[in-house]
Amino acid sequence: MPELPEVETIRRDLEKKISTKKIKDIKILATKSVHNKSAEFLKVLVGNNFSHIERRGKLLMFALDKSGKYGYMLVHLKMTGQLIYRNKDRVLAGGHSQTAMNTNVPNKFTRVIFNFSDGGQLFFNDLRRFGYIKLVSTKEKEKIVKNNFGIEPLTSDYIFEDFAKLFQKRQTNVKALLLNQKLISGIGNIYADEACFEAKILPMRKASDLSQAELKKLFEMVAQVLKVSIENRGTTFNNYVDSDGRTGSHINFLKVYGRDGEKCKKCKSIILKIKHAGRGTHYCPNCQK
DNA sequence: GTGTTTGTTATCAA
DNA sequence: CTTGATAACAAACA
Repeated sequence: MPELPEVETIRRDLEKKISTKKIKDIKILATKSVHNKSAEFLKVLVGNNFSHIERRGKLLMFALDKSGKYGYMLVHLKMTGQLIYRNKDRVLAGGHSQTAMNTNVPNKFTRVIFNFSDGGQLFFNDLRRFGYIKLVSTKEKEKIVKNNFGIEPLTSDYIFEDFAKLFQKRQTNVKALLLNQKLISGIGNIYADEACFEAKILPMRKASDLSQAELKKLFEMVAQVLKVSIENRGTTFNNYVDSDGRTGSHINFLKVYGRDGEKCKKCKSIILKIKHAGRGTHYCPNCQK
């Protein structure tokens, strides 16, 4: 499940690998994964290149070097999307020390292949076909960002007063609020649970019931949890791999997510898991109030 | 066959 | 109009 740290890891690595590389050819293996007409998609991108890659929440936005009708290619990985790059020699370029998952590409879940003129290839894999790739104009991209994404953690726009305001009048619970991309962007099921644990707050608490001190703690822990996960190159629970096809190591540092039945790392209580807000929700019944 | 996994949107109710 | 809760979707696996 790629959330902010996983998507950001991909963005940083991929930008170094593909910016300025000319797109020679594209193979669309699943038309459903591309939300433009195939002919149009190819016409715009072949001969073009991505100048840089932006990110908002969990959405990647590839800026097109030659921008006419379309200025950006948006990529959303949803639950099982992967973007894997292989250079001409198919040698892993990364200098980091993560164990390789050795993802073979292309495979049966490869939906789109970008062939660059230097022989490099970018594979968009998506087991469950929830993700998408879409060309949009710069205007549309700005509209999408404005209408669908709330405050962005790890930026200068992440301000406590704005964060606190989100909670003050809301009748919903803390977890649902954290998962709502229109309010705060980038948090998914893993980091919502982790941030609540670090802030010592039960995810099912009513948002407006949190004290100022609790809000402050949660505000800080959301940022910290995301930041540390980026340092660990994200969490590989099921499907996530970086652009080299390697796993992230943050799973080793999770305190509650996926640890139900195990002992809390702080107090040795048994971590519980319930279904809440339609999602698996993990917490320590002793540490979190 | 059943339950489970989750990011996002659709739908309905208030 | 907003807010909130829930279902639905997709595909594979235990």
